[in-house]
Amino acid sequence: MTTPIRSLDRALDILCCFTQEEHSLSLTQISDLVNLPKSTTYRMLSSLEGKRFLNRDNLTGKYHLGYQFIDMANIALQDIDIQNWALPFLEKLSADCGETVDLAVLDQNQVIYIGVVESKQRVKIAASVGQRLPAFCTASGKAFLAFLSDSQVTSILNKGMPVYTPTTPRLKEKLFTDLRMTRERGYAISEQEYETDINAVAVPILDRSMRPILAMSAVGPAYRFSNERMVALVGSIRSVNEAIVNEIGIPALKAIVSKIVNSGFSI
Amino acid sequence: MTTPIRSLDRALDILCCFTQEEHSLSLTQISDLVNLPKSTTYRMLSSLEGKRFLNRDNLTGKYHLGYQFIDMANIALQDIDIQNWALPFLEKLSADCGETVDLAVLDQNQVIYIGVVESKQRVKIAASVGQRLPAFCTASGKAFLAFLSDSQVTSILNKGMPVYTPTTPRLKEKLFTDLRMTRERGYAISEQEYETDINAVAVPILDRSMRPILAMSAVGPAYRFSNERMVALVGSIRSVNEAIVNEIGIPALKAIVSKIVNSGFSI
DNA sequence: AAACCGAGTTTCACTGTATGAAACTCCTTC
DNA sequence: GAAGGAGTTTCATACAGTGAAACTCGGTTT
Repeated sequence: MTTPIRSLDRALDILCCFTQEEHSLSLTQISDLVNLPKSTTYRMLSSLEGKRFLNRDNLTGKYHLGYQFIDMANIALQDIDIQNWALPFLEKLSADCGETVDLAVLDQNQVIYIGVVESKQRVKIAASVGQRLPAFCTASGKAFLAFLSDSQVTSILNKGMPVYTPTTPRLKEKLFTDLRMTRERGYAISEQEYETDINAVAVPILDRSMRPILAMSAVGPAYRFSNERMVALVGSIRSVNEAIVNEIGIPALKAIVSKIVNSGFSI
Repeated sequence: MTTPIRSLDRALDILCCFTQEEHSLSLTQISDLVNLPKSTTYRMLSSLEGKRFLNRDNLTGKYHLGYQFIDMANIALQDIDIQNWALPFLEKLSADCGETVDLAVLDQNQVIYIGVVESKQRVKIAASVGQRLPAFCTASGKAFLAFLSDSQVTSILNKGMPVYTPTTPRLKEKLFTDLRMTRERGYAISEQEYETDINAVAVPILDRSMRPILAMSAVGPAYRFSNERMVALVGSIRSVNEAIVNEIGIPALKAIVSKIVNSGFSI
């Protein structure tokens, strides 16, 4: 590994001091946060300001993140490859658990699969990107619903609850109980609710106020997906979800999701 | 002035290499663009990548702007002060031309004044932030309409064209001619079209595809606002508009405008 | 009004770090 | 298998980045 450039690293640390809560910081605050002498910090701030990465409020003298970031974010968002951005994570998960895995967003009363990696096993579930499935009877869908308000769920359920299999949820009562449990334990399970002989587990990615953004799931043949097995898979899914949040970040994920939904995603 | 930090400046230059057209760049491309040896460039790229400001496509090896920018842009956007961000520019303009000046966005068939600085003169026009005026008979409004499609303009005009003064435009024909001229010369003029004895000139801020984002205008008593005077003011307005675009940038301006409009701006 | 304080800014001598030429390693292509 | 091109590592050197300290400028306290 190449030796990092100290001054640059320090400057980037300065930028990372700014958060949702701490929009605006003074020289002194920053130099305390990064543990650098004020003179050094000052020079870095000036450089950053000179290139529009920071700007300074003339009145308060405090620094703010500059407009440059909005320009750059636009470019960054524009070249995110909707089809493939999640693949590395899905592949990791599929390798970890050896099953078909997919990542979904919620659009109205349906989930849309925005990324899929199929299992390497002989008996596997075929799934394809762009597929839309009803939310109320799929693991991914229920992972979303469990973190919506009751009124939002109700309005989604009112769009219809077709019966696909003997175990498709039919009573709203029961479904609400399921969703409550799902919220408590943090993962959703569908046992042949949409297709016979197919089970699935899903874990949502939530923002800080517990709103669901994405749902990651593993799907497989019922005989391989016992309840215990599915519970065991939750751990793998969770850790991949964490990796996604760490590498990409909640704001970026939200931006990607809204880009996908607005593009009327379908392959 | 403090001496800038060379390595940091260079690294920021690297970031600025990425544009709408050139999303993804290889080491060699970047080192050519910034005129630095590959080893230096390489180390900087690694540092930037390490802090999520860049990421590298494993397949192609090319660099992209990182998700970090989306996080930061969120923060930056959140702490833009809707009320005051434009004040320095408005003050500059007001000082330059000695008149009441304002900045407006278009919302449906109305313009909303999002920033105002009143003239220091005895006879001046009172104007206030948050005020909504009809688009079809104000300088700011016409500055917008002139750069919309005919069908968009028509649908706005269909919302009504009340007659406020003897010179309020009444015939769509005539108004369209006015708008065509406005587009050609790049500024809009209203001579007592909304209030008697009050004239105004407005110059829009356009994006690259000539869509109007904001309109900056100077308003004053008709006796001081002869046609020649208004034409002369266009220069001052233009140069302040340029300053806005340079300092803030088109993408950021768009983001600010949509933030304002979505917030149902009203003081 | 003098003394004090805290925040920001500038100075300057020192040294450790960023630098870039060159060497090296994989690739792909001819 | 030689040639070329892209990325990566090495290393000696110079000078760029550093930070202690001095300075400036408001505001506040004595």
